Amino acid sequence: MVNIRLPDGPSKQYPDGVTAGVVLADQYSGAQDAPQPIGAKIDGRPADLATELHEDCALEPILPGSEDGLELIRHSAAHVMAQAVLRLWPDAKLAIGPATQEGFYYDIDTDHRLTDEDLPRIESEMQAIRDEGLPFQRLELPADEARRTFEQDGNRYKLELIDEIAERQAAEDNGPPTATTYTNGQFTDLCRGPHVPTTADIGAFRLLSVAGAYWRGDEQNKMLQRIYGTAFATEAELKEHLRLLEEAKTRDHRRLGTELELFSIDQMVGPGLVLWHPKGARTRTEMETFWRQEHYAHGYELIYTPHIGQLELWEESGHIGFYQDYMYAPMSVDEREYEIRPMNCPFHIRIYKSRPRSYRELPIRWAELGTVYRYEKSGVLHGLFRVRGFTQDDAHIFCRLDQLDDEIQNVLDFTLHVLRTFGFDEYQVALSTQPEKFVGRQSNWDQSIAALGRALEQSGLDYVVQEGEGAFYGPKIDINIRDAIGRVPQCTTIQVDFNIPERFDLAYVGSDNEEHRPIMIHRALMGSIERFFGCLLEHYGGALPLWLAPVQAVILPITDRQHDMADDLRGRLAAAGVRVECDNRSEKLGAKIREHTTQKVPYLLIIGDREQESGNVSVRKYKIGDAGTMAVDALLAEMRHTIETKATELPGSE
RNA sequence: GCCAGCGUAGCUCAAUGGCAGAGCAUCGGUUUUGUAAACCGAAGGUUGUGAGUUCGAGUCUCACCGCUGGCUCCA
Repeated sequence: MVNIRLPDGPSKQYPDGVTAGVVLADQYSGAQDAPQPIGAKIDGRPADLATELHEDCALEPILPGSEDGLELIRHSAAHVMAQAVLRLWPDAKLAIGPATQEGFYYDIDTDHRLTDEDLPRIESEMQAIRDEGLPFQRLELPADEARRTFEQDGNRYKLELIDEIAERQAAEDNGPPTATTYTNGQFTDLCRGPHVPTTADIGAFRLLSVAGAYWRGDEQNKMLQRIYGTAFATEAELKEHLRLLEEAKTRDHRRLGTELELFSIDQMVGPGLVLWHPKGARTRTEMETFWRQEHYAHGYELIYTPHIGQLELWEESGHIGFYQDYMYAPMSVDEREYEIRPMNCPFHIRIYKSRPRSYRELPIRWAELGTVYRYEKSGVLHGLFRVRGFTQDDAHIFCRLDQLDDEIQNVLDFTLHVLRTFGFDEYQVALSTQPEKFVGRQSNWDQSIAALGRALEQSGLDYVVQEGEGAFYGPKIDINIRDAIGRVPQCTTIQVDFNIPERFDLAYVGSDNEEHRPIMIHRALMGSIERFFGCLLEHYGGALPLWLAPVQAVILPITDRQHDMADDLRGRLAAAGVRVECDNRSEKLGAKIREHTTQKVPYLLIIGDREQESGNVSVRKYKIGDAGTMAVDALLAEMRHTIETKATELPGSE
């Protein structure tokens, strides 16, 4: 007999070898319409319902709607998809097919070129397999026996995996290596599991796209064909997910960039090079003005440095050794080689070295909105998120070791202040520590990592430690922002650097009259202005906060009789610093409203005969709609307050 | 870079290998309009670029350019 503990009750005794499914069925048989478990957690570890229980344990059901349930469903759907592909193209070789956060995929090696048109065929084959209700049968077998199974198929990928599993097991214990397979019907796959009970339990699924993917993600390896899909417990959840995917498209910054005339990327100019149109440039200017003001307020000095410089700068910094593939080819002028800058640091360092530095000057904080150019591979370019010319909101801090703690703390606080002002409140933070290959003294590393950790602790942020993921020249903190549609683009980076001060032989004279080496911190708060702007657009779906909106208000006169009043009003608002336009066209009010609403203008100010009489304006706010009439003074006060406080919502939003 | 798909007017999209079209935007006129699209007309193109097949190519073939999705959340 075994003692089974269930989540909502005392332990109960069952015969040795009872399956998890039987226990759960026994325990939860009451409600007819309750969702049936599709898996079980044994002592917290997901397992098949068919798992036999031979020892005392805690047991809980995995229900279809839960996170664990979704993973089971998706992983199982991946198997069924693979099975369907094999039915259609028997020569196909399967590689790996895991569940992901959003769905699942399977990597397949086949001579047949998969296209989108194949997806419906595969889907209907999957439906057939689902209707057959084939049980997923687990089998644990010695590794060499598993090898024989897949050798017959000529599947070198599975063989590679089996060998790897065997190696791992050999490293862990002394027992003979084993592997597990799952079989449903004619189809057997190497898999750790667990799975849903039968193919009938894979829920509602949809195949989404085909893509290429290197075996094991290594571009030295063969490129396989990957099919992406997703699955949910119910049809309704699947539909909702597909609807959200559609909605995400309407917030895509590339689409908004065109629709709102913010920026473009022009073939003739070159891939990955951004043209900022007047409206986009307006918003960018606001962002940069804020950035400059805050830097002066936080003890930084701003500097300007050139876009090109002699190649030897990057030879001395060591960048060329590591980043040559990402640098544009040098140009030759007057028999000297010049390089368009891929980073700003060498210039800042040359300013530091322009004269001897005293310990009294430190910390030195220099910031620059420096546009840099990096040759990114053509396939990775993506709107504003991945470009070849971008502007870093870069700064370099030169300090003494004893100042490191304060400096890092200040940078982190400053970062959060900036990110929160732009409306980003959720972050993913990582501290990356010393890698195997590194430069600099061990004591410096230890103290820096400790300083970064302390700063994070004090800020109260949740963070993960990525052991050994730091750069060779120093540890770092990365902050990714989570935007309104759940994307987490890379943003802030705070890096300690022991290498550059060494390479450029930086020094300051200490109170002991001796020369000492300063420590350098590189940091970018927004990361790249281009990418950050793209994030802002997607976060707000194009409806930027008032202080950032390129056009803050449009005046809509109803007839020609109001044109003079409109002009006066425009003058008053503009004099108060509001970005305002008049729409004097001979269009109906409805048409004007529609157009400017589509352009996501925050305030529409309507004036007709009634307003002319009273001297008030009728206000319509984006997302809020008709907000009634207001006196001009009150309107102006409201707008100025909203702008000055950099509020992310308009007054009157709930 | 690699795999797959796509490239037609400023935008969104049509067009069996047989005269390159529509809606919106633009321009001209009419209309003086009250909270998400007034009406009439005009203009707009070497179908990404270049070669090839064909009597004939937006459509078929090849090359190049660009864009889109992806390129280990581990059996």
